Amino acid sequence: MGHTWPVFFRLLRWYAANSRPLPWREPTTSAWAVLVCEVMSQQTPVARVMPSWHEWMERWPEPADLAAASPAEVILAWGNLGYPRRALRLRECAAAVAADWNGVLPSSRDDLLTLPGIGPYTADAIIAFSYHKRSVVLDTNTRRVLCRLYGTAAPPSHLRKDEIARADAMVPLEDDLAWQWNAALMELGALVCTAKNPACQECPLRPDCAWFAAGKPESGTPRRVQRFTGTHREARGKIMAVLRGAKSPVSRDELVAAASLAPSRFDPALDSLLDDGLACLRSGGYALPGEL
DNA sequence: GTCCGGTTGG
DNA sequence: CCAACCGGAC
Ligand code: SF4
Repeated sequence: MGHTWPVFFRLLRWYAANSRPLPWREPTTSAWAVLVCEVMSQQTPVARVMPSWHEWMERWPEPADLAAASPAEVILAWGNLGYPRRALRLRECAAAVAADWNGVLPSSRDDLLTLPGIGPYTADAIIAFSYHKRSVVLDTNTRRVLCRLYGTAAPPSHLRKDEIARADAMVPLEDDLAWQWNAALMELGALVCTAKNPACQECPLRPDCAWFAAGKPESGTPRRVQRFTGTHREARGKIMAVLRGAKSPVSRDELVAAASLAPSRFDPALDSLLDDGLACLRSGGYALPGEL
């Protein structure tokens, strides 16, 4: 297909009329605030991110503010967003931006990719939504919509070069149109072209959609699902939940009991948390690293 | 119990 | 390349 004006205008007209007022898409929101929101949203639904994001930006508005915070403060403020290593990476990212970029988030893709916690999606999202430059934003929503336009129900688990090239060809060349295309595609995936029960009757791209035209055939390969119960990951999460709730260091015995884990699961989980810098041993027991 | 996701490190 | 990383909604 590639970029065509009819498709572009159908999508952008829909976006103008139907997009939600999203604070992290407002031009007045700082580039750093957009990054914090994108990182928090990487594996956590935005509805659950919003309260933490507002609190976080009020407390640490600039990269230097976050860089000066202790790991313990950052882990606590991250709360139950999940994957707490992301919180430490965001702090490392803030330190790098403060030290190497004069506190200003860089705007080139290669520079963004050098920062901890920023991968292809986040770099392209920053370019589009913080700097309003052309990029190819590929996340679960845009990938799903584009795959359907090209005739398949769901994207493959791993991004390939041909999928990137196909997505790139759809993005207008002009910066100001490109970022809006990306924003609109994401919003369409979130509101209309959803994973389950897409609302094709309301979709502005229905005339352009090969999957719809083919009668919406099911995809052949079901998504692989990541098990959680009984895993190392679950054990880490339980220990971190106890440490987040503790007012003072927790002895090993208390920690085992409070996390309700068998020693065979507790020991490796605690070791990995110590390795990751998410917990530390001090006099009196285990705690989050750093002062509050 | 099932489902969801971007980055990293092995 | 691919498994590991978390928590809550359902
Ligand atoms: S017609 Fe349906 S499947 Fe195709 S893009 Fe629109 S919502 Fe998605």
